Amino acid sequence: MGTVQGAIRADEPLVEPDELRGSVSYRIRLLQIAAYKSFETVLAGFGTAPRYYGMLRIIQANPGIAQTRLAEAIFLDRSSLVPILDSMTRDGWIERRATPRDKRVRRVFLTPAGAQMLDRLGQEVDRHEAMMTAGLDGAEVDTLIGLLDRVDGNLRTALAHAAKPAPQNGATS
Amino acid sequence: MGTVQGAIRADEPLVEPDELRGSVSYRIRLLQIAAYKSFETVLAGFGTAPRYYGMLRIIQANPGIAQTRLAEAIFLDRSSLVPILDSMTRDGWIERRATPRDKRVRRVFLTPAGAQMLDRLGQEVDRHEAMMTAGLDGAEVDTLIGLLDRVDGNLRTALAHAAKPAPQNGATS
DNA sequence: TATTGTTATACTCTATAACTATA
DNA sequence: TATAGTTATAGAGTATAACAATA
Repeated sequence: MGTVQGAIRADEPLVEPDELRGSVSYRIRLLQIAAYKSFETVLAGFGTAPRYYGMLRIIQANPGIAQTRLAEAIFLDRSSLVPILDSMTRDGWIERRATPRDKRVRRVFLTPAGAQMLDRLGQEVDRHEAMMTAGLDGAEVDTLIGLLDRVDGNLRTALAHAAKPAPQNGATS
Repeated sequence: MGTVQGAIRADEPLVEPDELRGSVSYRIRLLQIAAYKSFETVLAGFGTAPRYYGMLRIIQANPGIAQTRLAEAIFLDRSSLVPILDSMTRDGWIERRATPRDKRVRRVFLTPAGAQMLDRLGQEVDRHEAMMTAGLDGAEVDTLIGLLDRVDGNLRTALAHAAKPAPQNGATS
């Protein structure tokens, strides 16, 4: 905490590069890292569910969604979704049911227990969201979301028109 | 493309859950995923440098920064930074120099080649940034960054006050 | 032939713990 | 004792390719 002997910290202040200060993409990335860390911290106790909160809400809003369709919705490969669904099934939050019309398809549903858990989780998520937007009035939040939407639209257009992306993984820093 | 026989796609439209539509954190996450994918797609050809663009700018703005300090700046563990610096050293973009005053410390510098590469890369990054914010005027970009800043401030405050987070990794969906 | 879900596999990124050399 | 950098290691999380069942 105080001035520790031998520590590098106290003397040299970190200079924020101008190139990053005005960059929307860089700020989005840092914000996402912070939001995710905070999210997981606050929502510990819900196991791995918080990490898939978005997916669970999508399942809830689209009961019986096919796996491939769900994978696309969260920008994941079909095969990557399988172990996630396995885990949520073991936890009892979701279930997969066969489809009579097309026996290849398995449809995903929230279980009653999963829906209950999601309600409780949702309350915590709302609290977290309120903390994030503390000090912003409703109009400002709307403005923020509107601007994010327009940036997102630009990106989706660009990605749709772009050639197949290089086969790589995501990174943080 | 068209209506493929047997495909699930065409019939069932995906319902966006209300709980996600108004959520800043969810939108930030999706936006970050899209921005990162687009970033890597556009900047393929620069190898792994784009992924560490932020870090390189920080090194540039803080020549001779100590490794531990750099790791903190990008929210990474000291040990995780080592192989990254090894790789950038092999690429010839950075170098580590011993510190006479404190022989434990190695200070990180951009090489001339690294600075040149970063200039070229920066031009592409600027183009990408311009694409993302296309349709937004200067005032709107400022508003966006200002609002993101305030949300970020809330998160940093919360994280500083929070207990030690659970030991887990980041996720995307 | 094409699609769905699955498996096997490998790769990337990250943290933890233990080590060394310095302080 | 504490700190800076490193190493060894393990764990998430992801994609690719190949497979069986079905369309």
